Amino acid sequence: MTTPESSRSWKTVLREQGNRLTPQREVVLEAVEQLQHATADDIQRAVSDQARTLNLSTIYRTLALLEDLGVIQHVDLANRGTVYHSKAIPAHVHLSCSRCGQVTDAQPDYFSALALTLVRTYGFDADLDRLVVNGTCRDCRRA
Amino acid sequence: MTTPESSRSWKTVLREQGNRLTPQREVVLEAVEQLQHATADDIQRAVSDQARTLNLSTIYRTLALLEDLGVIQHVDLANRGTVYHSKAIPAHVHLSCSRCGQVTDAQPDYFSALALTLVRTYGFDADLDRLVVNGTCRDCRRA
DNA sequence: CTCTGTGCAAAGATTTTGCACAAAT
DNA sequence: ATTTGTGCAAAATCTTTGCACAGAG
Repeated sequence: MTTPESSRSWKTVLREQGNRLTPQREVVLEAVEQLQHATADDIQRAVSDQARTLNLSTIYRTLALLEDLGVIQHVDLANRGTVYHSKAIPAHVHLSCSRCGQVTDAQPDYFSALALTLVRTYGFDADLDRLVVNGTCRDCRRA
Repeated sequence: MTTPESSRSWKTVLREQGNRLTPQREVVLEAVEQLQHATADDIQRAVSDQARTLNLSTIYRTLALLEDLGVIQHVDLANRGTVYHSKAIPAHVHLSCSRCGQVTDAQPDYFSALALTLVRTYGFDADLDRLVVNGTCRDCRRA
């Protein structure tokens, strides 16, 4: 088969809901998967050569749709606003550097003990997929 | 003395930097301390009786100044935007419910082991004061 | 052919800024 | 009297929405 598994799957899910497969939607998803942690604006800039007139509002609508379908996910960064990443990537916690803006992905395992404590102590069920820890990254701490 | 310690202290710090003490600044700080986790808009609504014409831009400028002085601190909530709280309150981590928007304060102690792990594993120095954990609160989990 | 998706422009929401006047020191 | 702070209006961001046309099924 020429089409990768994950690709067929999202197209199928898309159609099952009565949505149509458009070049814009393909281009946006490709960009999200390639860029990782991209804003709507990042995506527009990234695809400006392939799809010169891809409108920002279309990007916003597409991102919302893809997130509804469970194909991508968004995270809110204090610095850079709302960014999206593919759900094909294993779940991870985001370490966001307040100095340089770099985002490092951390294993969620490190957080599971904490999550348990929060449930027991506060009855709070933490959503680790969406967790952003602000701080200072290794490189910036050296400087 | 009629003026509480903390109150005298911020006024002193304010003046040391060459800033002036205005009724607007007093009113905004009072509101932040009283409301806890308030947006600029929350503050304007809260003070609308005492200071009917207190301008939003003045509130934004005052919040920035007070944060510079170290009197208050802001946190970015995915739901409600940027909220401010007094630094007189002990440092805490914010548990923000994605369903109802309620913010619960959690002891930072629970997070210190994790912070240590992040430094050792990723060289990342986490800023726990500004940490927001999204998830579902006790009440919303019951429903 | 039908109905959903897109582009465009306008509208919202939130925060910032320039400027003249007000007010603190 | 000086210089900073405030109110107002306009601008800058970022995101959403209404509508007519384009295009997928």
